[in-house]
Amino acid sequence: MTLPTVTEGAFSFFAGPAVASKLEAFTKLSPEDRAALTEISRNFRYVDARRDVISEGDRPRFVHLILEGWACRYKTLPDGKRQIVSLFVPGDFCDVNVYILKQMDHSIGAITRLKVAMIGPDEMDALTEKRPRIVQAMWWHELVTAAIQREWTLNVGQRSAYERLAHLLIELYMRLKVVGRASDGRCDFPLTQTDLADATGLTSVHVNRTLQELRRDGMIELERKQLRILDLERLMDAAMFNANYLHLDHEGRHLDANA
Amino acid sequence: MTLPTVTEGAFSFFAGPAVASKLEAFTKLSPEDRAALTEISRNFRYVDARRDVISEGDRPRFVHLILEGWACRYKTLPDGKRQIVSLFVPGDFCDVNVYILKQMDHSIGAITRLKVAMIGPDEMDALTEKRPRIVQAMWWHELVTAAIQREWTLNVGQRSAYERLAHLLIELYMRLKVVGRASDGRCDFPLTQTDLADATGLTSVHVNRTLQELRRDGMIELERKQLRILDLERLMDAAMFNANYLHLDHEGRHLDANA
DNA sequence: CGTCTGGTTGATACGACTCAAATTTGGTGG
DNA sequence: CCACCAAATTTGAGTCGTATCAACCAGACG
Repeated sequence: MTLPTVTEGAFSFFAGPAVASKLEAFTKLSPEDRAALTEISRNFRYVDARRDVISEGDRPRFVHLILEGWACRYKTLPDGKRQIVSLFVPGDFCDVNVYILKQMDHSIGAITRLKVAMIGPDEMDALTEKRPRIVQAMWWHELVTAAIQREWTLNVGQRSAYERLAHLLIELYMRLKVVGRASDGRCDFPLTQTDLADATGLTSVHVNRTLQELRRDGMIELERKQLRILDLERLMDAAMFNANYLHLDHEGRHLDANA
Repeated sequence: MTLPTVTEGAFSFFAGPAVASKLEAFTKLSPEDRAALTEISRNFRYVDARRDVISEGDRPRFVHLILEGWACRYKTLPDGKRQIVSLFVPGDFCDVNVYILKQMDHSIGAITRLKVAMIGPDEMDALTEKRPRIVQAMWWHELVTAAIQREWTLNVGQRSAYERLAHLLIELYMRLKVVGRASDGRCDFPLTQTDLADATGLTSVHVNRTLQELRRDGMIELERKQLRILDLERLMDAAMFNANYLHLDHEGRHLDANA
């Protein structure tokens, strides 16, 4: 498995910016807030691609924060079927507050090699006390995460294969844009077709054929882990994409939504 | 549309118990905590069946708490397709913290006539200050809600029609059991087959045929808005149901999981 | 080189959808 | 209490989207 090309293009290649820009999509942060985020990112570890960050059944001890790379939440059925229920890109938190729970009901796996910060209960408490702005932004993040999860339920429940894939590509492109990892319709896209299949509830064979259709229609280019959206407008139409669930309409919003 | 028969069987018929028993699945509450819940339930309203509690695009002003009846979250696509992304039964909160967001990305609709408490920001702040137990229990509730949403994504993404319906029936039965609205395999079940279709991503025709299969296999009885699960063990097997995502394994847990 | 992972293609099967109509149920008003 | 109406359920016939199974190919890697 290759490393994700984190230094690709003009994208930032260290931790701070992604987190900060993600949270600043919600609200402006003070220099002290940023310092706190940097401080929090001090305690990190690397996880190899295709390894679990944490597995179903484990006791959760940390809030994880993705500093670099892509990860996914997934659940496995006794018959071997697997569903990726969500994806994480740099700047995403996994489960604020999880350590309230006794055990994980799903696993978090690394799509690429990962750099993840681990935030313990004590650090969270400290934040709560001293950096209410960050905490509020983290709640916003949680609400958006929940909204994304609902949109995914809608996606697999009601959209056709073509719409479903289109929708997923757009969502990821937009989320990457917020954290400065996408522009001009382009972004890194490390998912395999099998990953896409697991995320959309399709088979990899059908994903393959449907991607070909999207290419044939001049909607996208996708090769070597690089995605290019050729006509965002048209793709959004085809996917019935409504960005409202990403809740990017907040005070701190400093990036606009054009391609 | 008929009123849900809230006085059915030996079930409780006022607000307090459902909420309390839901939260007490997580942790024991003090008399003061319970008093606070009763207090909070003071400000309620009724919503007729098939009306929206709040609609997509609205600005959220309250956390809603279902005191009586069933509700659902749903999203609608431009082509008219509709997905019920979650269901609420008595004792459920809708979106702790929502008023952080500018507008709803989905609607909440009443399945039956509904009695809902409305909790404003001030009351939430007061709780945060004075009743940390409740607040923590509400976070637990939020985490469980998120877990349920993930399970639904898995459900529509990977399970067959038969498994999907079986899974949904079991989940609802178990959730009702926690709040004292189900026992001996029986519970109220006000969803129409069209509702079930929207919740599972199937058509109502296929739901109809699949329910017949479940009946033919001696798994369930379902008529006149009453569900009876005849063999929970076997049904759980068929649905590949793993209750871990409901996170009922906590200190306050005072009801056991047998049928 | 040989192996492995990821992508591609072809042929065939089936689960779920569509459309259309009939039937039952439950609520409403005379 | 019955007649009526709308909503919900049920049935049938035919179709289609996606799955399945089975190869094959290309590039990366050791």
